[in-house]
Amino acid sequence: MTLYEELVRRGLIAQTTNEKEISELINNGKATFYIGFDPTADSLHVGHFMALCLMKRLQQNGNRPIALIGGATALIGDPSGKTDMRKMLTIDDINHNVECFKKQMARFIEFGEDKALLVNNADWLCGKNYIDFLREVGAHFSVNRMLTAECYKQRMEKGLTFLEFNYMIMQSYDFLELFTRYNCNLEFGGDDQWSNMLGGTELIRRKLGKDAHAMTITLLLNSEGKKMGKTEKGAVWLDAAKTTPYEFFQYWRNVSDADVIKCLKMLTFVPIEEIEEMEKTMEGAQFNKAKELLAFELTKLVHGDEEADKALNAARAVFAGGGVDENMPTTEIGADSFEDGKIGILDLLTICKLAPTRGEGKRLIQQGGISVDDVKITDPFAQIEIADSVIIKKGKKVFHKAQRV
RNA sequence: GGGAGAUUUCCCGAGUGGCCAAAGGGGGCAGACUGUAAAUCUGUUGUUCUUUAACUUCGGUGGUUCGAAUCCACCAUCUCCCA
Repeated sequence: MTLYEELVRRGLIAQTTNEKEISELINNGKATFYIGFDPTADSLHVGHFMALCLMKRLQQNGNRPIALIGGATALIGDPSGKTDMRKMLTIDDINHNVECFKKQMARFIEFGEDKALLVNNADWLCGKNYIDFLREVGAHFSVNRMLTAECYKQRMEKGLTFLEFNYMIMQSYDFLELFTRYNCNLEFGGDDQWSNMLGGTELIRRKLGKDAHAMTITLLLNSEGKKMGKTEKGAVWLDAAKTTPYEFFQYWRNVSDADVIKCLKMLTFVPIEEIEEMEKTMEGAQFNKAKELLAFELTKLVHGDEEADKALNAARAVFAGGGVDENMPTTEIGADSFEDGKIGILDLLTICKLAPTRGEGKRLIQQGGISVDDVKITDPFAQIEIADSVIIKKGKKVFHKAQRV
């Protein structure tokens, strides 16, 4: 099985400019390819993770990856796939994010002389002179055509600023720059990037008369058609400080049946044959095994073996066993919160952030959603005595330890 | 540059002087059923309070009024039409 075939079987490929050329290049380790990442937050998320995995797969096959951090493009903001205008980020924020991205990426991809490259488009875009840029690059773009691009169409209704409108041109210029600097002949990206990427290949053809190719990665959507990797609280981050390994594990442990196989294929390095075998025989409670595998594999890739083991054990202890485990999320409570060695249940819930307000906490209790050390709390004014620590359970899935210090 | 309209609670969206913490839907949370799944059903969804109730909220700032999400003035942002 060639690399390209594997990518297809895993369902990773959405669109390509030229399937034959691209498969030829990557199968033979001839590609120098790039993927762009705009540093719009201080941590990478699941979408980036897929891209990084793809880089890894290609790197293993002898291809040379370039990770492009969009220090300049983040100043503009990509309108693709967004229905509303983004908040403009300050330069300081972006520089901070760039540093965070660099650190995280280094964990997945090997950077170095003959290995992968890490570049920042601020290096060539920020110094550009406006007039020169327009004459050099802008002349090759037709506004009429740009406006028909899918990514702008949606925004034509809600409004699109000139600032954002330029994003496509800048991304196209990046590709041209990397093509000339590093002979980078392939660009990958999320499927929502398709029109921006085509802009690049066309620019290269017009300026240099040479062929470059683009390929998009299938967006990871759940069975309801929504982007995966998002929760009510926001994105599922790869940074352990923003999304703990346990939370990360639980996110994947809780995906719906319809999505497990897809996630295993697209996100993990579990051999595709194995996954396809599972798919055939999967039914009923077996889904839980597959979900556990998915959660474990991903946690391992992102946070390492040790954290993955911990998360797995914590989850097993909590859900299968009595619900005691040292690795579950813990809040330390100072002595000054106690009165006669006791603390009101509502205070306890808010301190542990299990309820944002006292009213919410009261509702949880009234609806029977809270238990402490396996005893269901029915009185919102109950005083809880904590000798050393207690396990609070909120709903069916949220376990939290309150530790007295 | 000229004209028309919009801005409501997490989101969509109703509300045009008191009966408005504000309909309805979505989403969230909890309960039942289950497999830490989905679907379904039930409850709940501004803050504080045991309750009565009080407080904050309808783009911003002022004003009119006993009383304003609702009326007026100015400002901001967005959409549409004409140039």
